[in-house]
Amino acid sequence: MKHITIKDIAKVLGISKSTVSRALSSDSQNVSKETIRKVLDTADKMGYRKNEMAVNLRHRSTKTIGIILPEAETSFYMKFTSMVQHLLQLKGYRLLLAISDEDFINERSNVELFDKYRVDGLLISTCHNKANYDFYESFIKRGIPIVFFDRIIQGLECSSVKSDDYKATFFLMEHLIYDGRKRILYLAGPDHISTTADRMRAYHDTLSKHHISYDPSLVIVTGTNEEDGAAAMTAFLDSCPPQEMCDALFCFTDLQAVGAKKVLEKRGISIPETISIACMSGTRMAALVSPAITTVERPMLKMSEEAVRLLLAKIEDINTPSEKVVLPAEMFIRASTRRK
Amino acid sequence: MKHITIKDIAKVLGISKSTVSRALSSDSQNVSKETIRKVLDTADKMGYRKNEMAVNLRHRSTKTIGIILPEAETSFYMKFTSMVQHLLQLKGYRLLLAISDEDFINERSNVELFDKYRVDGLLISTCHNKANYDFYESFIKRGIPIVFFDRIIQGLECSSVKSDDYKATFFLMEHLIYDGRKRILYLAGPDHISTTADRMRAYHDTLSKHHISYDPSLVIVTGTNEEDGAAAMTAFLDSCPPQEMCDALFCFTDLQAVGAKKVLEKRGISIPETISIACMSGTRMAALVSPAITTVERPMLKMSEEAVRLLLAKIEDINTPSEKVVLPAEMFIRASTRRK
DNA sequence: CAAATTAATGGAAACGTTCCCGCAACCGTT
DNA sequence: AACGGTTGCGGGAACGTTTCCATTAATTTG
Repeated sequence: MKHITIKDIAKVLGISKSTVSRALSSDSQNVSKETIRKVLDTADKMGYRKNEMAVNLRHRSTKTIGIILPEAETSFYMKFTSMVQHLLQLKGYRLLLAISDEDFINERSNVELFDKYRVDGLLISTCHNKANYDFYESFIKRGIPIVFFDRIIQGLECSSVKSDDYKATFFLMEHLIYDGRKRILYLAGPDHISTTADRMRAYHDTLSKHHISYDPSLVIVTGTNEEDGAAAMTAFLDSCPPQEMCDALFCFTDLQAVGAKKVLEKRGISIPETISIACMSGTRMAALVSPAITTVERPMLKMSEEAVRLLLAKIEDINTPSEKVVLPAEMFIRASTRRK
Repeated sequence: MKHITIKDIAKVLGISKSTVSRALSSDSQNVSKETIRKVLDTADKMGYRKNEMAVNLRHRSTKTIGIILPEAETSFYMKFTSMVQHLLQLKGYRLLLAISDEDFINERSNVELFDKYRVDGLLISTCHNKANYDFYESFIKRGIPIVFFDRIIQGLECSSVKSDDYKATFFLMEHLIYDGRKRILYLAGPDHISTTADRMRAYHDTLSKHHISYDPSLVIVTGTNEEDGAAAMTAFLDSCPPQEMCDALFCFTDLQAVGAKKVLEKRGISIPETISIACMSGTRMAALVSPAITTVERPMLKMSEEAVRLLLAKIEDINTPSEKVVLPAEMFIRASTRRK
């Protein structure tokens, strides 16, 4: 497939490629109207498309942003990406996407790939909290604009956006407690996710604020999927003596909650009468099941706006001071915690 | 941010950049072991990363594929993209992603952007069936490898992969009919989606095969979302005389089905006893609600494999004959059509 | 041991742009 | 009429690679 170049256009019109280049550029300075018309005409006729590779090489900038997602199971990251793409498009940037599948080896190689590709900046939601700290530290030192979103890495000298998980957890926990719940089973997220710690801290803090003693048997660390939630719930119900049964369930993700909910329903435990359910990391899924599940959602739109803003600021000037943006989450009280 | 180039390495080692380039290349022909070691060493020390732009320009190939999705609401496209990325990564390709948001103006400009970016090939699920037929026709003529997936465009001279919607619809409809359902309400998809026609045809054909007369009031053309499903269901229930009530619901997407199901439940209509529900375009959502919804799912994995295979074949040799792959869908009979 | 082959390297062109510089023609001003 | 400024254009270097070709040194071969 032979691509048309400005040289071809120049030859056809009997002018130099400098003039063609000028005529094709958006400001078109120092070219006669007549020439511009002719160039645009024949370019169109010959099916010319500017080779962005050459432009990038010459300009030493790609007008491309890389975004790295930890997974593509939940709708959150995808929608977030979609929003980011729109915002970036307006600013003349393209998006390069990679998915790490919760594997930090992948994440790392994705970052390196994008770097070789000379992306102007990186948007990252990491799968591990600590594992690649050193890696990113040296990366950032090399002067590459990076903004972490949603799942961030503590202590790095860079901008980030996340939702206020501590406050959100606190809110949901108090919501359960004010409803009279005292034995709140917590299906926690895996250690490597950065939000796990914040939420765990909030879980403890709410309990102690309300003078409820902490019972370690009520905390189960598990995966984030439906199956994980179902398995954890089953294990708990099977092993728990009746007098130690929980009266509420607090999940790390809505998928977990849906899985656990199915188990409860199968065993004839009524929701929310016997056990009420609330969860973090809500998506539309939480609203679609019935009873719909009380949840907090990450403020996707605001988050994408902030992420793009912070990244473009760093791209504009790498010495822009870093900002750690923490956004309030959106709360949705639904039937799973509403006694009839 | 000053990037290290092979020239810098050459200068440090006092050798020519040709030699550095050779040492850095994967086959490393005609370079002494000693030189290779030295080059690799200092490259690492200096933090060298190959500039892919320059490589692309020189090689006239970007090792990049563009994928264009119609939307990012449902998990299907995202997971599909994730699978495709994995497959392409193994072959040394990168993925560039764009989302058209069901707007063919966007779709078009996305294609043009990727073209300027000299992607080696394009993976497209289109939002409109007819609107941009001419556009793609001239595009394909220019010799750019394109494979359409899921939502294809009829009549184009190119490869494509889709699931067998006709057969799947037929199967689900017969499943309902064998259960004794005679008045099957069909929430159809919007006209512009390529699969709409196939499914509509299958709807008619199943009815006539089983000598059930077609009642136009049982077909409602609507959007694919939960809200669309709920609105259509409400409208039908409100306007339908009791003697003309339907005994089954057949939806275009699982989101529609979930929306409609909520309306039915709110009105105390029992599922599946009074009205059973089946739907096309199923995702995990259909399994998560209760009662879980009978559905057919597109064979994501197989589809992604085929799409990649077809595209790489075209990239390898643009004259590879086009293939129109039609894959059998996966059937999931669930509680929404299972009388207790 | 001379000739032929092979191995290791350097020089330079090319990929498709942009943009600086220089030149010529034209304009208006003094 | 001489001058400075503007306009329109062409030449050519540069961006960072790869790769062909030429050159030299080292090795094999008859």
